Amino acid sequence: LTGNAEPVAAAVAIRHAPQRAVKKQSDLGLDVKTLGDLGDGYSRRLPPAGAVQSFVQNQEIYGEGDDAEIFYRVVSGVVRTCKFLSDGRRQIDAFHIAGDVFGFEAGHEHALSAEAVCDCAVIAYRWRDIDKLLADGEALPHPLFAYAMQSLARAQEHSILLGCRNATEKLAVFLTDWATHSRDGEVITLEMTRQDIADYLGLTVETISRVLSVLEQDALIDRPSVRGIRLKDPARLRALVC
Amino acid sequence: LTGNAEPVAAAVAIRHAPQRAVKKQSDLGLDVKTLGDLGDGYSRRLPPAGAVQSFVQNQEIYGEGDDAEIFYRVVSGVVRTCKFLSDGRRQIDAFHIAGDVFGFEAGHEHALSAEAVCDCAVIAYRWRDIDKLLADGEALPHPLFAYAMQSLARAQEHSILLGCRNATEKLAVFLTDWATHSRDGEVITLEMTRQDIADYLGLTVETISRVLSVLEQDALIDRPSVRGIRLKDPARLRALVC
DNA sequence: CGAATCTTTGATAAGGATCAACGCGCGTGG
DNA sequence: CCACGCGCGTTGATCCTTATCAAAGATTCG
Repeated sequence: LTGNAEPVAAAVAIRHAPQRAVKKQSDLGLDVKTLGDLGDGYSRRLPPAGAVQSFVQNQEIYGEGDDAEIFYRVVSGVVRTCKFLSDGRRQIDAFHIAGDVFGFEAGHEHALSAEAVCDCAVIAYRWRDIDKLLADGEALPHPLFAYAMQSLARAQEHSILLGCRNATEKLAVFLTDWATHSRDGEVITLEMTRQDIADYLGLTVETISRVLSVLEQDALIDRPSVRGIRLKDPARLRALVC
Repeated sequence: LTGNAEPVAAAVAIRHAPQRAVKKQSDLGLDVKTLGDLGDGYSRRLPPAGAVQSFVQNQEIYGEGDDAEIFYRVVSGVVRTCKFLSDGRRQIDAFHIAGDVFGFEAGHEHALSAEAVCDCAVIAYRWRDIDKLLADGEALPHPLFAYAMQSLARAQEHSILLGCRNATEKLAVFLTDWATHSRDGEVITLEMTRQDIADYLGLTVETISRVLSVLEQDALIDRPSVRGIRLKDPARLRALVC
C-alpha cells in the first residue's frame, strides 16, 4: 500500500470509484491516466518545486489558512486533509495515497490542513510555475483539470456517504474503497487510527470499534491484527451498501 | 432571488463562502468573476448548445446514468442535483441558482440527476465544443477550471457540514448561506420544500420543522409565511456554528 | 519494565428518526 | 361559492441508533 510511488491512474481510480473504471470524457483528455505526470503529453511539464520532502507520522504538512501557493503530490505513505472546528471536532475530508494530489485549492489560503497519517514523502508544485507556462502561451495542463474533476467527484461521493448512510454502511464503503488496491483475500493495512476513520466517516471511535466487531462476528471480515483486516466476503460487504 | 440571471460572480461567491470573498489565486485567473461568461477574456467563447430550455417544478433535467456530454448553466429558478439510493433515500448534493453551472462531471455518464426545484430556465453547453476549441489550439477556458475548483470547495464544505454538525448548526448554515443573496433583514424565500432541505442536510422533514420552530422561539428568525423566512439576528445565527 | 496511546467493551444518555395525527393552503370540481 | 382532497408542514409520543462516559485490555516505545 504505502512506500511505493505507483502510477496515479491506479491510485486515483482505486480510491473512490472502485466498481467501475473512470472513463474518458469525450476528447478532452480527462482520462485519469493522464494524471501520471503533471503535464505529460503537452509541450512542457510542470516542474516540481524542489526535492521530495519527508514528514513523520502526524506531522503537519500545511495548516488551514496557510498560503495555498504550493500544492503536493504524495510519493509514499498516506496523508489526511482535514478541518478543525473551534470546539475540537475534526472532519477528515480525504485520505491521500501515493500518486494523489492534495492541497490543490481555489483560494489564496488553504481551507483545510494536511497531516501525515504515517511517515510519508511528498513533492511540491507551485501555482506560480503554472502561471509561467500559461504566460509562455501554454495551455493549462489538462491533468490539473482532470484532477480537479476527480476530486470533485470524490467529494460528492463523500457527501452522499455522510448524508445518508448508517454506521455499518459507512464502514462497509470505507473498507471496500480502501481494499481496492489490494488483491482479493489479502490482508489490508489500515494506516490510520480508529479516530481518523471516525473523523472521516462522521462517527466516533467507539462506533468504529463496535461495527468492526460485528462485521467480524458476521464473518464478513477477519482481523489478524488491529490495523490489518481481511475482507472475507467482499461481495456481501458491498451488498450492505444498497 | 429567482427569475433573474444575475452575474455568476455574485451567485457563486454568495452561496457557499459567505464570510469572506473568494480571492484571486495567484495569476491563474481563478477569480470567480471570470466565470461570468464561459470563455470571456479568451480568444473565443464557448458557445451554448442551443436556446434556453425551460423546466417546470420537479421536472427532471437529466437522470443518473444519462450521457454527460451536456452540462448546464441556470438562467433563472433553482435546480437541485441529487443521488437516489435504491431504498428510496435521496441525498441532495447542491442547489443551483441563476448563474451556477451544474452537470459538469468527469465521467461519461452523470453520477447525479438534476431536477427543477421550481420552474426554471437553463442553457446547455457541450463538451464537444470545448474539444473543438482545443483542437483549434485554444487553451482550456479558465472559467471551466475555476468552476471545477469552486465546486470542489463547495462539496468539501458540504462534507464538513454533514460530517460534524448537529441539526441546529446545519440549519443555521443553510439559512445563512441561502440568505446571502438578500439584504439583511429581508424576507428570504425558500424555493425548496422541507423535504429538499432535509435531504440536503441529511435530516428528516420533522427535524427541519422542529428546529425552525425552536429558532423562531429563540427569536433568531421570523416566519411570515411557510417558505418566507427573515433572519432576525444573522450574527447570532452564524455564532451557532462555532 | 512502565508509561502513554490506542482499541475494545460495557452501561447509560441524548439526538434525531420514526410513527401518527392534525392543520393549513390550494386547486379542482361539483 | 363551497366542499373536498391532496400535498405540504407542524407537533406529539415513542423508539433506535449512535454518542458519551467509564474502565479495562492491547500495543508501542522509550
